[in-house]
Amino acid sequence: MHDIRFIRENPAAFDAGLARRGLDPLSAEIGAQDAQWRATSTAVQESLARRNEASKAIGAAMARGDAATADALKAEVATLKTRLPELETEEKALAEALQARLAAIPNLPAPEVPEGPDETANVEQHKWGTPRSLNFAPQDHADFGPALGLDFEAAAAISGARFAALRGQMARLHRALGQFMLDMQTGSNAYEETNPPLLVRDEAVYGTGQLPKFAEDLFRTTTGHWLIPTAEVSLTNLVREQILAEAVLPIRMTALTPCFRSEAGSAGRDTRGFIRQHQFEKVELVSICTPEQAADEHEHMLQSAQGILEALGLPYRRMLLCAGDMGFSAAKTFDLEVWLPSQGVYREISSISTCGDFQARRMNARFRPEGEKGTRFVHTLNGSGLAVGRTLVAVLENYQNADGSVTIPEVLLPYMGGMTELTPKL
RNA sequence: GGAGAGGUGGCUGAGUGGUCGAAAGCACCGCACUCGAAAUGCGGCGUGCCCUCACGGGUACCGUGGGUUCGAAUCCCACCCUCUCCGCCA
Repeated sequence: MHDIRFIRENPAAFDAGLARRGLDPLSAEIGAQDAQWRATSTAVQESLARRNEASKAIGAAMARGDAATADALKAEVATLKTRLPELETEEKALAEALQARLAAIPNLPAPEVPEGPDETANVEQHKWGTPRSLNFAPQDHADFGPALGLDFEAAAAISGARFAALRGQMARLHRALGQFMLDMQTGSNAYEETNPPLLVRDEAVYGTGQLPKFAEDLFRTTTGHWLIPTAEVSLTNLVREQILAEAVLPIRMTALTPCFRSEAGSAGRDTRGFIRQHQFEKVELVSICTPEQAADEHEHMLQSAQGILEALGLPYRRMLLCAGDMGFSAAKTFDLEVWLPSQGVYREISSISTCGDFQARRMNARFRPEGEKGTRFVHTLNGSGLAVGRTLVAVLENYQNADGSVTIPEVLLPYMGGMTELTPKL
C-alpha cells in the first residue's frame, strides 16, 4: 500500500516508479480523487462540528430548564441532519474508492533495481558450482522419477493434473530435504521455527498483497478461508496490527509448510514433472525489521538460502530481478536459480524480496523507535529457503546415474535412515 | 454444537445517555529534592485523518459493522475474537 501523502507530495517520482514497472502514470488521477475526498471529508467534519456544538448547547439548555431554546436548537440540528447522511455516504464512497485504487498499485522498485520489461533484463550477479559432467544424456525427472516413487498417475486419478504422490524412498528423500533445510535455517541462520495456520482470512492475504488483485491464483474454502500460496502470508501477518518494541527487531521466522496455488494462467507451462504443482512444500524465511536493518537482513536471507544449495552441492546462479519482473509487493528481489541438467537451464528455486514498508502499511505493523516519539512502519522481507519440491527435482536430476538410480547428497544421509541412493523399481 | 462471561489508552482497571478521549494505579518523559541514586513531590504523557506557512483548530476512534437519539464507551441488532463449563473430536 502506498502512502497517499507520498503521492501528493511526490507525484513525479511516483509516476517515474510506475513507469519503471511498465505502468502508466496515475498520480494525476489519484491526486484528483484525493482532493475530492478531502474536500468532502472537510465538509462532513464541519457539519459534525456544528452538530456537536448544538448538541452541547441543548444539553446545557435542558439542564437549566430552558425548553424553548432546546427545541429551537433541535430544529436547527434536524435541518442539518437532512444533508449530513448524503455527505457522509459520499465521503465514505470516495474514501473507499481511493483505498481500492491504492490497494491495487504495486510497490515501487528500489533505486538500484535495473530497468527492464521482463525476465530477459534480469542481471546475473553470482554463479556457484559447475554442473556435473555426465557420461550419458541427462534424463528428465519426469521420466526416471516414477520408477523411484514419484507417482503422477495415481495422484491424477485422485486429484487431477498438477498433483503427485511421493511413495517410499521418494517420500523419504522429500522429507529429508525439508527437515534438512529447516534445521539449517533454525540453526546458525537464527530463524525461529514456526508452525503457522495454512488457512487464513482475507485480511492476511490482503496484508501481504496477494489480494485484492490475485484472488484467481488462490484456492478458497467453503468457509471463506484462503489456502496459503506461501507461508510468507502467515508468517508476515504474525505481526499485523502490532506495535513492536525496537529491541525485538529483527524478528526472523521460518516455517516448513505446504503451499497451494491454482496456477491460473499457467496452462500449458511445465505440465510434465514436479516443477509446477497445485500443492508443494516450501521452507519460507521472513524477517520483520527496522528500515535501517532491512539491507543487512536481505543479505542474510540470501546467504541463508544460498547456503542450502551449496550444502546440497547444487549449481545455481543469483539473479537481480529487473523492475518489470518483480512481484507486486517487492521493492527489490533476487531469484536463485538451480541448474536442471535435463533442460540445460537454470530454474527458479527461491525468490528473496524486500518489501520496504509496503506490506507493513497494509497490515498496520509498526514499531516504537527508541528515543523517538510515535511509531514507524516496520520493513518486511521474505524468501524461500528453499522450495522443497523444486529442490527434490534438482537433486534427482543433478545426482542421477546412468542406471536410473540417484545418489543421495551427503548432507542428507543423516536423514535417510541408512539409505545412500534411490534405486529404480520395475 | 449447547450454556454462560467478557472485549475500554503501552499495561491493570473504573465508567449504564450529555460537561467522557475517557477516573485511578503502573510504566514512561521532564522538573524539584539529592554528592549521586532510591523514595517523595509537581507537571506532562494515546492514535488516525482533515484544515493551517505556523501557532493552533476540527473530526473520528472504548472489538468490528449497522441502528435508535438533538447527543452513544453507555441503549438496540448483526458479526468477530477471548475465557469458563458441557458435548464431540485428531
